[in-house]
Amino acid sequence: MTLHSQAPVTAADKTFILLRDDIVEGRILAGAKLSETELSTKYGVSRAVIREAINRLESCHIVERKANVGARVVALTPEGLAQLYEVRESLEGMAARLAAKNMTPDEISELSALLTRHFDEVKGGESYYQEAGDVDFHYRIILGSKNKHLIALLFDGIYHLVRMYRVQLGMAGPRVTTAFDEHKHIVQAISNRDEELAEILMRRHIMYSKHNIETKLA
Amino acid sequence: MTLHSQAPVTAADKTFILLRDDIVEGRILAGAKLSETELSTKYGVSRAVIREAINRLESCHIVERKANVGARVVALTPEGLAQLYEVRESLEGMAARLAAKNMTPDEISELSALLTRHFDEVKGGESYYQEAGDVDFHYRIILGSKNKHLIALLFDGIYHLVRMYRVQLGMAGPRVTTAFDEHKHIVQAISNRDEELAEILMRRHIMYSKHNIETKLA
DNA sequence: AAACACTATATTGTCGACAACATTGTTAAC
DNA sequence: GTTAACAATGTTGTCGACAATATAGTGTTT
Repeated sequence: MTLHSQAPVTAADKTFILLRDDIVEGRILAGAKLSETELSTKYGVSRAVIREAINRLESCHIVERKANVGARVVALTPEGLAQLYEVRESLEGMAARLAAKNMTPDEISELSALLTRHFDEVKGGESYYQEAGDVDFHYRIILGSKNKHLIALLFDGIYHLVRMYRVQLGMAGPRVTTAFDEHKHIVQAISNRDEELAEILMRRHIMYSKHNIETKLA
Repeated sequence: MTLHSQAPVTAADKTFILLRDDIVEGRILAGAKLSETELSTKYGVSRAVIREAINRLESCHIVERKANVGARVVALTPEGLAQLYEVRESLEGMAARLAAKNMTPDEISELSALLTRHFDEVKGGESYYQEAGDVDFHYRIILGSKNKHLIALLFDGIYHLVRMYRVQLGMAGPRVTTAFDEHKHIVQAISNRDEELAEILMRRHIMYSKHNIETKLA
């Protein structure tokens, strides 16, 4: 799903991705301590490689490190989730605005096609691809912003954290029924080059999704 | 000015800050290659420490690294500046909104006092503290958002890049005259707990500042 | 003269060992 | 019994050396 990233070439790259996925998918629990020597044997690499992987996880805000003490996986709290979605709302709102400004006609029609395809799949009862479809939709818009910083912040940082919350709080992916209409309206706004509306609709879309998660964990 | 950060305890911390400041303040030029061995002798630490410092700079988007090739300081381009300010507008707009929601009355009155103090200083002709005052103002609002992610993204990432552009493009700090009124209105909105207006005004404030810089480098 | 292959060099990536620090458990003093 | 100092242990931080990779230069071939 992270097709955008460079193929991992170095051992630190691979270990970083392995470790990140183990944390995001819940195989290493939130709040757990990350012992360098332990991970070193587990992944079969030297401590230097583990240290580099942990450093990168720290800049993703997936782990927290204290000097001379060690690193822990971040704790998942309702406040943390709320704050995460506040940032997401802000950044993806801007992404939608910029997408309305910067996406090429081809990209927009592809986005539109993607939407109808997902619609058919869900109508056909294939609920399995719901989350992948949703993520795909958001990815295209973020890429469509053509803003390097925005893309990096969302792909490398926010989205892994969002998924971590989804997995570990037992969410079954995004809302099925209502989200499609919201997606449709967003694409429409982008297609009309209405930056203002695209941003507003995307922000609402994310706020709804936030409320949906919050009620589930309350 | 970065009073918020933890005091650097480890050698990697200190080297990271030294190296970052050398880059941001232009003592190491944009686009320059960062040789690990060279920096190792320059700062009197081992290559492992340098590598960790460079890794952190990479996650700040201050340097770019290619596997098996090395790290370079990012290039400063008009597009990069524009994209940086788009992200800043988005994040600080949200920060102002959240500050209107979350700042305590004490914090708001302190912010207000700060503003009048800066006003007196500038009326008195002390232009030296202009930038520091501006940065101080924005810092308080960002902190007032009480959002951990927002604070981290802006303080550890965006702001150093913004300063890097300011320094290396020869900006004399932010606009003097007009910015005060904008600051005043923002504080007023926050004081009224008007989240919507606080965000709009902050976003405009940053857009103006962006235009100001863009015209200077055109 | 241009293009390709190969070698030499320099840089980065990885490793294991040592040093520095924090934590835990024990002992002694009050 | 409680607290404080201290020793023992395990962890992280740092270092120098080696391995792997990219780059530049040289020579060869067409």
